[in-house]
Amino acid sequence: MSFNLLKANFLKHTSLTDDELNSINHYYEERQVDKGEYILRQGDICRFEGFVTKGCFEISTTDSQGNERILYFAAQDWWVMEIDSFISQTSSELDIKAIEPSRLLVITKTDKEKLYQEVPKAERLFRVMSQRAVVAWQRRLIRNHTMTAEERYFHFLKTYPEISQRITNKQIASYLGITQEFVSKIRKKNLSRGK
Amino acid sequence: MSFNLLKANFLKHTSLTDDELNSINHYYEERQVDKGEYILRQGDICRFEGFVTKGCFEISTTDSQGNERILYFAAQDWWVMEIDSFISQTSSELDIKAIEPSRLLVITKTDKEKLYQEVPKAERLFRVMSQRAVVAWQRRLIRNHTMTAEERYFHFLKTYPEISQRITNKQIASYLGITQEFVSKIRKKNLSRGK
DNA sequence: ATCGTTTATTGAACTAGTTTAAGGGTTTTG
DNA sequence: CAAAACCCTTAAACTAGTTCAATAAACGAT
Repeated sequence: MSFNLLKANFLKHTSLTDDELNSINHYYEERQVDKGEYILRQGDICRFEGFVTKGCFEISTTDSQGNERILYFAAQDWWVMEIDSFISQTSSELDIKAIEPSRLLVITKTDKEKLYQEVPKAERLFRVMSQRAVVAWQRRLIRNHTMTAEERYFHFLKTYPEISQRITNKQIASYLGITQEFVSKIRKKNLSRGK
Repeated sequence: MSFNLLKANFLKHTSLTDDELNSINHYYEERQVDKGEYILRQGDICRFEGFVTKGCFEISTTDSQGNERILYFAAQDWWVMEIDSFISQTSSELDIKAIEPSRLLVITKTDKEKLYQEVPKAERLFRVMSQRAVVAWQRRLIRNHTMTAEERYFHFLKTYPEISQRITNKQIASYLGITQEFVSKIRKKNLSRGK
C-alpha cells in the first residue's frame, strides 16, 4: 500500500506515533499520472506537494534560448514540487513532467497548513527533511565546482544506478549541465574499462 | 543591540510573540572572533549554529589537490554553520573562517534541542528558514548551469554589492568556481563599459 | 618604514567541453 | 507496419575557461 512508503519515509526523519502518522497520511491523496504528462508548468502556481510512489518525474527549467536544464529526477520515495512556488504561492520557474507512468501522494497548500496545526510534530518532520535537503544541494554544488564532467557522470551512475537505467543519456547530460555529445565522448573513452 | 538583529531575522520568517522571542534569544550567546580565525575546521564536529552580527565569514572546502573552494560568504544577518555536521554531529567537510573581525550569536546543539522543546514554534521558524535555503541553493545551481562565468560574476556583484567590496577577486573567483585569472580577464574586458 | 607574503594583471599555450552537421538507431504514434 | 519524432554517435572546428609563468601592486606584521 502506497501510504506505507510515505510512513516509512516520515520515520526516517523523526519518530512519530501511529496516531500522528495516521493524521498526517489522512491529508494525502493518491494521483495517477501518464507518461509525458506535466503536473506543473513554468508560470503556474504549484498547489501541491507530492511524494512519488511509482514511476519517475523530471524537474527542469527552460532558459531563454529554449534549452531544457534538468534540476533533478524524482523516482519512488522522492518528494516532488516547486518548493518556492509552493511555499510562497508565486509563479513557478520549473516544469515537472512524468517520464514514466507514475503515481504520487499529494497534499494541497491549504491542507498542509491544516496538517501543521493538527499535528505539530509535522513541523519538526519537515524541518528535518528540509535541513537534509539543504545539505544535499550544498554537496551537489561543491561537486560541480570540484569534479570534471567525466567524474560527475560516473558519480551519477554510481549514486543512482536504478534511475540511470531508466533515463536517456540526454537527460543525464542535462542534469549534469553538459551536452549530450560530450556524454557520448565520455562513454566512448571508457568503453574498454568496464566502468 | 545584537539580539535585535536576530529577532528581526526570526520575524522575517514567522510571527512570534515577545515571550517566544525572549525564550529563543535566551539560548544565544555572543562571541567575538578575530580576523583570520577559524571557528570550524574540516574534520571537526560543528557544535554550534551561528548568526553573524558583525564582520564576515567564508565557508569553504579544500579538495584533494589543495584548492580552496568557497561555498558561500556569511556577513551580518546570515547564518553560519556546517549544517550536516551540526545536525548529525559527524565530521565536518567544511572550514569556516572569519575574514574580518567579527561577532556572532551562537547556540550549541544541546541548547538547540532544548529550545525546540521549550518553544515549539521554533520548529516552524527553522522549517521555514530551511525551506527558503533549499530554494536559494536550487537557484544557484540553475545559475551555474545556465549562465556563463561572466554573467555569474556580474550577477554576484549586483546581488551582493556590499560583500563584493569587502572581499578579494580571488575569493569571488573561488565562489563562482572559476580562476582568479579569468576574473581578471572579465574585468579587463568590461573596463570601458561602466558595468 | 620595510620586508615578506599574498593578490592582481597579462599573455601565451593549452584543454575540457561546445557547436554544428550528418547518419544510423530506437521509440512512439497513428 | 510505416512515418514521424526523437536519441545516440562521430568527427571537425571552435571557444570558454585553465595553466603556467612572470611582473607589478597591495597588504600585514614587525
